[in-house]
Amino acid sequence: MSTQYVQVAVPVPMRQLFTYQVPSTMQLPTIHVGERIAVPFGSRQVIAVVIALSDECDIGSKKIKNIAQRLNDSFHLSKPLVDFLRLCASYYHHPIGDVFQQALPKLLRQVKKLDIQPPMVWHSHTENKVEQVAKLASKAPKQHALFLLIDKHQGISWPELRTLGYSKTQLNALAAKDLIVEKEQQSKPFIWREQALNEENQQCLSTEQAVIVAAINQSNEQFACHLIDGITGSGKTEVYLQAMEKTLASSQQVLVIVPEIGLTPQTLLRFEQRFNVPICLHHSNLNDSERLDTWLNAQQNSAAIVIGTRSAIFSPLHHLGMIIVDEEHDGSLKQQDSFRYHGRDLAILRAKQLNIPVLLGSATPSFESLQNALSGKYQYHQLHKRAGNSKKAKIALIDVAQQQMEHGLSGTLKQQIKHTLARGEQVLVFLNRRGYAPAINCQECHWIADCQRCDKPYTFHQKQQLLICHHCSSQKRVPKQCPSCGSVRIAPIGQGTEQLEQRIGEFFPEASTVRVDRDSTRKKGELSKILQEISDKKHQLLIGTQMLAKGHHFPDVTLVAVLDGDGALFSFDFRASEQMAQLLIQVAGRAGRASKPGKVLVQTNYPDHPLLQEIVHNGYQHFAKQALIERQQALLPPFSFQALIRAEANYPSYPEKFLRALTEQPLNQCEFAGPVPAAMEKKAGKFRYHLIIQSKSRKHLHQAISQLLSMIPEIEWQSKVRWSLDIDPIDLNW
DNA sequence: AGCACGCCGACT
DNA sequence: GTCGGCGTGCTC
Repeated sequence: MSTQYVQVAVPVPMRQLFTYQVPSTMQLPTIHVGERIAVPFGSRQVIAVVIALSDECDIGSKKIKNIAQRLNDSFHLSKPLVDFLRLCASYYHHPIGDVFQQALPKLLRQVKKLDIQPPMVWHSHTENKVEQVAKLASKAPKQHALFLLIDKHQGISWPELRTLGYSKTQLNALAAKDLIVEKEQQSKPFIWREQALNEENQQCLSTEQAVIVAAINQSNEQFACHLIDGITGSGKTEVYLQAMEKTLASSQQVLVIVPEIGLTPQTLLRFEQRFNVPICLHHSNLNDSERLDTWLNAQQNSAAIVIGTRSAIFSPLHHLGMIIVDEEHDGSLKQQDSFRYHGRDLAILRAKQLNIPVLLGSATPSFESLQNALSGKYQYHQLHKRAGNSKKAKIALIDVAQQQMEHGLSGTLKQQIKHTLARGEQVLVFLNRRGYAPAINCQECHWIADCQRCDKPYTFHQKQQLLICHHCSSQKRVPKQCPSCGSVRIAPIGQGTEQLEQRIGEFFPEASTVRVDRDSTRKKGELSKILQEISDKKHQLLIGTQMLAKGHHFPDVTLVAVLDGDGALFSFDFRASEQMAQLLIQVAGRAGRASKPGKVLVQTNYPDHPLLQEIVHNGYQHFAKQALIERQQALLPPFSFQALIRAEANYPSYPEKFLRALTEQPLNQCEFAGPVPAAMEKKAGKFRYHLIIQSKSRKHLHQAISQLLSMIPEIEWQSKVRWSLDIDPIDLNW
């Protein structure tokens, strides 16, 4: 008996499945769960994924439609992947079609016929031209290095080479010299061979590292979550690499999830140099067909290792044996729009489902993971020792309450910067506010230029001579006169990075200054250009926002200054101090090197604040344990679980009325907090409110959300507002 | 999310 | 007169 009906996930934001009839002409070959099909939906045709098969119809026969077409390609989803995606949709209470859409590369979501080019990879020529290569070594070292890489790997893709920092020009130059050639990739399944491991690159493990690798190996065949808590430079990557060996050696695949900026040439090179196996990349710099290549390589088992950002968690790896989440505390692992999933949490979910181990690594673990480790839910591994003899940077506070400040710099800090520059070393100055000044005002009547759509001051950008709203990106000319009193005495107030760059240049005219923020790196390739200049020591004074704190190593920076250390201390977001501590420790780890340890100076008005004291004197672990006690007393995450419903509308009262109607529902062992106006009540012309649902039990929270969602259609304000749901929210300010 | 349908304002 | 603005409702 063949299948008469299928239930499918359709790419629309609706929390339901749709049923279609399978015409008898399409019943063979047998239709499977995970198959992509084209269906008529409303007035258009869309690609849907088969979720369930049935012989009965649960819907009125007038409504039901036939499948338009079965796509006879091999790009279907496996049953375990379908199960995983259903679990994702259910955990996040998110529309299932939307979840499936995230898991499919764009090219596989289009109805129009696919024109699939086989992926191309580079090989070196067999009749090696030894002399020519030797000549390259002196004349074109970069080309030489590129040749050696290709020669060693025989079949490396352009996205990999690009990520490793090579250019098309260099590639073309080698091809013109007939040293390398581009061939179609042979998509043969990955099978481990002895020579796939380059043992000469293996580092000798410390006792600490060896114990961890052994523990991971022991749980290799089953689910276990390992938290590897190790300071920067303690050799986490080496632990990953050696822990992967056993999995790869059994011809199973490994998935590595990294933060958005984490896929640096150095990281990829470590993997390339260690394993001579096919590695595929999955990140935002890939184009549609490169994404499809990675997807297909994963699916056809021709990729051994997939390294990617959060959405790589949906890679169709059929022989997945291990998942690694690097920098598990990093905010970029959580998607902050539409489907708000957390890459780390889904990694754990997927590992559990496949019964395989998952490794979380960080120098500054999230409180969630730390608590799970401390409570014994995860295996907790600490790396205390730094590799080699390098010392970690010291963090110290500068009490600015009693000091004369000049453009945000205290006298003490200026002295320190001066000394550091005099020694020929680099200084990094943090200020988390881009633009020239966070506001402009009238000096007579104190009128402030506010964005009408957001009710917040415009940021003044001097270079562009514009007022820009950092919340909705709207722009405005700087008024010549105050619209309120007519005065022409209009001046900026406060300081942003643009102004800081200018002022600090005046203080230290002998130093070359560079600014790294969203504005100065807007152009493509600009960031890597600046980073290169920094590592070439073309600049001595680096000024930047958080952007500069992530991922990059600055061995010649020996002084890091944080101008405003107080922002996080009194924030109403309970995670602000956690995030600040992580930032401080991360920068401290990135500055300096073995021979020249770095120093981090934090300007504060509250040098006695217990949280700051804890970080400075006892380090992240002690700080975290202290802060966890406070969280427990206040019953905040990770000691409770939260969901956040955001609502927005063009009229001020609707969002609140809508959310208030929800709070009338009695809940089982869950509490409401709110509705409250969002931190920015008005943004881009919309009025926004928040409602938090909190519970000590995840199960009860889950039930409460189901209950609330089911009653939403009956709320009279429902059609007047746009609402969204965030499970385990991180940023409560949005 | 799309897309159609429908009801009001300012154009050739 | 009709073009098009976006509010509303529906999609197996």
